[in-house]
Amino acid sequence: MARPLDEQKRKAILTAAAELVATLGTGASTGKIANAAGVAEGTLFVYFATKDDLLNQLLVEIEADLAQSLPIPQAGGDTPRQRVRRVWDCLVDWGLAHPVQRRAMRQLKVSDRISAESRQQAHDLFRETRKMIELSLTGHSDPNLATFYIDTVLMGLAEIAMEAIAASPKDREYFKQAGFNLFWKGTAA
Amino acid sequence: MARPLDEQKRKAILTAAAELVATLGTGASTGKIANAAGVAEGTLFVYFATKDDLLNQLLVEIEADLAQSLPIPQAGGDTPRQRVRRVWDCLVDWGLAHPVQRRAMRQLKVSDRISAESRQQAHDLFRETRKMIELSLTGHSDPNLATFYIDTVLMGLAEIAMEAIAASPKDREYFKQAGFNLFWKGTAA
Amino acid sequence: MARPLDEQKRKAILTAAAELVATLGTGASTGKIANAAGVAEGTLFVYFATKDDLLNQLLVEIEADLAQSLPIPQAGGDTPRQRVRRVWDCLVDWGLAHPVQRRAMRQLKVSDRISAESRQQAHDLFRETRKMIELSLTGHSDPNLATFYIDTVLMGLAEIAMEAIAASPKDREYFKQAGFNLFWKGTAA
Amino acid sequence: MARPLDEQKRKAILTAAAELVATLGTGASTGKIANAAGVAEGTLFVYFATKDDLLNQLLVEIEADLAQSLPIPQAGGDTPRQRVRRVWDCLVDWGLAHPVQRRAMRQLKVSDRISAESRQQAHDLFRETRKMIELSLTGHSDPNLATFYIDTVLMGLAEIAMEAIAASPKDREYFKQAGFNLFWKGTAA
DNA sequence: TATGAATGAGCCTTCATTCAT
DNA sequence: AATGAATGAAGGCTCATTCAT
Repeated sequence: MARPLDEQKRKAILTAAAELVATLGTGASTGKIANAAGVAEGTLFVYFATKDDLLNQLLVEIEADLAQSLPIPQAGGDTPRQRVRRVWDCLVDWGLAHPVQRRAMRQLKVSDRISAESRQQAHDLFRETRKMIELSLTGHSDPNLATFYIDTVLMGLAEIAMEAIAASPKDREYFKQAGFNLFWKGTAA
Repeated sequence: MARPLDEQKRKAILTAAAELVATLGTGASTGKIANAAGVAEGTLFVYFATKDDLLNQLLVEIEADLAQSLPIPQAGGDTPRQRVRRVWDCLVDWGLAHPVQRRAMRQLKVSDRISAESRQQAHDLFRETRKMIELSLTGHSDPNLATFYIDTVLMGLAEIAMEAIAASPKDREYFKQAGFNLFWKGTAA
Repeated sequence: MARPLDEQKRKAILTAAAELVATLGTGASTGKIANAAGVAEGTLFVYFATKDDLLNQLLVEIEADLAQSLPIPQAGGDTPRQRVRRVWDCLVDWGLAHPVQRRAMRQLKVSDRISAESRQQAHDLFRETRKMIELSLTGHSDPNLATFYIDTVLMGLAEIAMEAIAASPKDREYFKQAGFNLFWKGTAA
Repeated sequence: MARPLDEQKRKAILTAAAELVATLGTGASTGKIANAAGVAEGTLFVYFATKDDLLNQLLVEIEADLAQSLPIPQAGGDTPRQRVRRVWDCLVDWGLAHPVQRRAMRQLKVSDRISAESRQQAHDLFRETRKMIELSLTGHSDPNLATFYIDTVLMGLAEIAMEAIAASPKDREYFKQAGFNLFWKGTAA
């Protein structure tokens, strides 16, 4: 096999794409992305068949990174609240540590260039975490609303908290806690 | 220079823009927008100097429409909770009644083509409502978090609720109530 | 209506296209064609939605020009042979007078970018002439082969003659006559 | 530098090229050709320095195949007409048996990427056959037109016949004969 | 004012060819 | 010799904007 595909190059393209999508939206041009990644324009298409392909893989990659940063489900000695709190903290911390990826994600999620498959794929990455939270909410929340609380509210509130923190970084811990309290109290049965 | 004559035409362009931005994002072309509005391509630029101009005005227009649908602040006999609840209901109802505008708004809000001025302008449209809610939260929430709760959380949760309802319309009232409960309980001191 | 479409410009594009297709084949780039026509690249697409469109219209246009140069069917005092001979002469003369268009036609006819519709359209342009020749061949040729002789052989031989003449222009009249004789004798029952 | 080792691979590339040129014209990409041949993109350039090289060799190769299928000149007991008829039959039969190569040839012949040398080379392959036919036409045709009849008309009519047969295969023998009659009668002095 | 033809920069993608492996 | 990743120049087409009508 001639020269093998260079995983570093692939990552460089994805990183550059994240950066440009974060600021310019999905309208960021492949030319600029390739340029920012330090590869020729044609090279981008060696690694991604299509711009849409790149965008879709970018979303999945980012979400995978986020999913990976979340604590592994453990039935340890913590209270349910503490367990969910730990996830919440990771969520918010990841977002604050990866502002570019967070903004890119935001752009990608509202784009119709992201296929249902990619969305599903991204969704599936959080299966374990979701299960763990579901367990933790048992006895605390209305079971009928569990999915709503986990899939939609938790992530949504996390973004809200991040937005607030990004706007006023010194209040980081304050908002982080306020956000979680809001979630926990709000989801109480 | 005074406003161009035909306000109807201006509205037609904005309406068409909302539709196309909702589906295609801010990448929707001026040509298609003009076309959908039933005017010539050039005419669009008689009413809006620039595509960015159109996009900015579109956001403000949509937010104005939303703001206008919210109940006028009234120190009536309602309890604070009822007063906030009424706003919440209007918020959610408007979103469900105007799915196109809601999706357009979502796209516009993440776009860097929307200037800080426009964002400010949009923000200002809700001054009265915000004040009213602030008043209503007095005694219920931590005053330090009032701005956070109103500006960021309320709208954010409303969108979350709308998203959930849009995905499962039959549970409309259920989610509407669940969303509000979440807000109210969550923001309790 | 703003500026009307400029028929001259359209013709200029077609002429430039003929020239470039004649030499470079259907691979001739729209950029070069627009350039040769003295219009901006974008302008080409105002007049022709697609490169294929341009190519198809080019073929039809050329064939129309050729068809128009053929003698109008007339049941005059001529003998059938003379009548067909007159068409033959026009055919060959046109080809010699329009070498660019002839070569362009040759390229277009072997291209799979030309739709069946365009081919049909081109074919239909010669209906009158064809009818006239058919009549003239009555009594001279096997009626079962009339279509074959007219549609395929006549045009084919004309091209053959033109090719020969183009290669050796001084023998123009000689080849012209030889070609026709070949046709006439060859098609005798 | 000696020929590259694997003659099979070279043939595979030429065969794939014929196939793709037949359908896509000379615009068929080297990548697709290599792919269809079952070799790597780069390998194609081990066997052919240039795409033009490949195209030129392809034409010569095809013509050589055709030339080889024609009957060896023999002063046997046949009449001249029978001798020419035998060539004609082979010509048409080859074309019908090798539609891909025929179409590829047609594309190549109108391309300006084929050098004069290649054309000459291809032409030379038919020297023997041509001589034999020339001899056979002696006493039948005007000697001044022999070259015209052989080089241009015979091949041209053969293609015409093939086209007609390809369009209506059931009339194969009929058209084959009609075509030859046309040639023979038409070339009579 | 309204129109839509005109424009050229820019977009995504393909391609022939080179070269590291 | 064989491979296929790498490249950058085109290629076809779209677009926001201008301007003649």
